[in-house]
Amino acid sequence: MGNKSTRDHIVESADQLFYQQGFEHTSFADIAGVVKISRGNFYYHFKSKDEILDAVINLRLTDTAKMLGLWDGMSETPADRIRSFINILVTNRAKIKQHGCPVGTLVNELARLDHAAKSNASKIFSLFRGWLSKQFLQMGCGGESDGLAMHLLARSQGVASLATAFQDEAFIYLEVKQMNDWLDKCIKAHPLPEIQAPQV
Amino acid sequence: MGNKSTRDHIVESADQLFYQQGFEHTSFADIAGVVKISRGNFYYHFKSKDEILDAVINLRLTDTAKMLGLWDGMSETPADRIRSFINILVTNRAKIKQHGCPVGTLVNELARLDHAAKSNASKIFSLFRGWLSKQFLQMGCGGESDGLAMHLLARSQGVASLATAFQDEAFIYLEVKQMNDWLDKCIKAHPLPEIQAPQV
DNA sequence: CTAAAAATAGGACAACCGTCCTACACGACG
DNA sequence: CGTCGTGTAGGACGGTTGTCCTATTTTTAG
Repeated sequence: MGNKSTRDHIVESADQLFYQQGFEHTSFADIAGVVKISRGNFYYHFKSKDEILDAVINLRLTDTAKMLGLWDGMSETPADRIRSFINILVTNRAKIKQHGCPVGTLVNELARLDHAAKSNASKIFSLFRGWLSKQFLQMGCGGESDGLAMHLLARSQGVASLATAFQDEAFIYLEVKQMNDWLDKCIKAHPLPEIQAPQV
Repeated sequence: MGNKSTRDHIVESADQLFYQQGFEHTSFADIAGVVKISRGNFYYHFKSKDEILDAVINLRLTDTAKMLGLWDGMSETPADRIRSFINILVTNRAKIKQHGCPVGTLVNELARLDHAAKSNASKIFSLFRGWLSKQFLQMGCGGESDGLAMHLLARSQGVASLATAFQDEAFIYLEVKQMNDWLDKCIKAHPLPEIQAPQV
C-alpha cells in the first residue's frame, strides 16, 4: 500500500536527476545507484531511456496539473492565484539558484538536442500558460490574457536563468516584488464590472 | 593573411556547435567533421576539451566586448544604445527560436554540469550587465542602474527561453515592443538635468 | 506444495567518448 | 641534399554509454 512500486521509484529518481544534472548527463548507472537496482533490470520496466523520459514528463504534467488545481481551490480571487504562481520562485529559490527552473531547463535541453520528446515537454509550459491565461481572463483582461500569461511566464524564466547564472537569490526577491507590483497595476487597469459592489 | 589558422577554425566551429547542440553533446568527432581535420590532430592544438571550451568562451568575451564597443560608437544617447541591445532579440530571432540565447544556454548548461568554466562563462553575462548598467547610469537612473540592467537582461533571457519552447517568433516582436515602451517610461521618469536645453 | 509468473541480478555487446601515441608529410634553412 | 620543426593522419587505449540476453530469485496462484 504505502509501498511505492519500483517503477515509480525509477521515475521519481530520474525526475530529480534530470533536474539536477540534465537528461543527457544522467546515465542509467546514476539512476540505478539511487534506486539501488541492477542496471540490467531496468529494461524490465522501461524499454529505453526515452521511455523513462516520457514517464518523467508525464509525472511532471500530472504533478503540475495537481498543483494548479490546488491553487484554484486555495485562493478566492484570480489575482491571488497568480500570486501563488509568482511565489514559487521564492519558495524554490535555493533549488532554482542551483539548477534553474525545472520546466525551463528540461524544455530547453530537449529543444537543443532536437529530441523527439521536446514538444511533449513543452506541454508543461502550456499547462502554466493556459492556467495563467484563464486567471487573467477572470480578471477581465479579455484578449490580452494570453499575452499577459506569456509575459509573466517569460519573466519567471528570465529570473530563474539569471539567478542561476549569478548565483543570486536576492535578485529573485527583487523581481518577485516587481512582478507583484506589475500585477497590482493590471488589477487597477481592469476593474471587474460584474463584481463591483452593488450600488445602494 | 586572410587564411585563418586551423586553431581559429576549431574554435569557431566549436563555438557554433556548442551553441547549436550544447557543449556536452558536441563531440570531438563533430568538430573534426566540420573543420575537416583528423581527430588525433586535435591534441596538437588543444590538450583537452575543456581547453577548447575556454577558448570558445574567450572568443565570445572578446566578440561581445567588440560589439558593445561598436554600439557605444553608433548611438548618441544611452537609451538608443540600450535599444541596440534589445533589438538583438529581433535580429537573431530565427536562431533564438531554434537554439535559444547563445549566452544563457551555455551558462545554464555549465552551471548544471557544475563545470569548472561556469564562472568564466557567466562573465559574458557580466559584460552585458556592466554595459547596460553604465547606460542606465548615463540616463540618470543612479543607484537603480544595476537593478534595471539585471531586469532587462532577465526579460531578454525569458523571451529567448519561451520563444524556443513555443517555437514562436511573433512573441519576440511582442515583448521587444514592450521592452522599448518600458524604456520610454524609464526615460520620462529620469529627465536628464545636465543635458536639458539651455534656458535662453 | 508446486508450478507459473513477475521481478531482479549480472554480465555481454557494439558503439562512442576523451585522451594519447607514433609515424608520416612538408616547407624552411643550413 | 639533409636536417629540423611544424603540422597532420590514423589508430590504440581504457572507460562509459545505452541496449539486450540469460540465468536466478522472489512472489503469486491453484
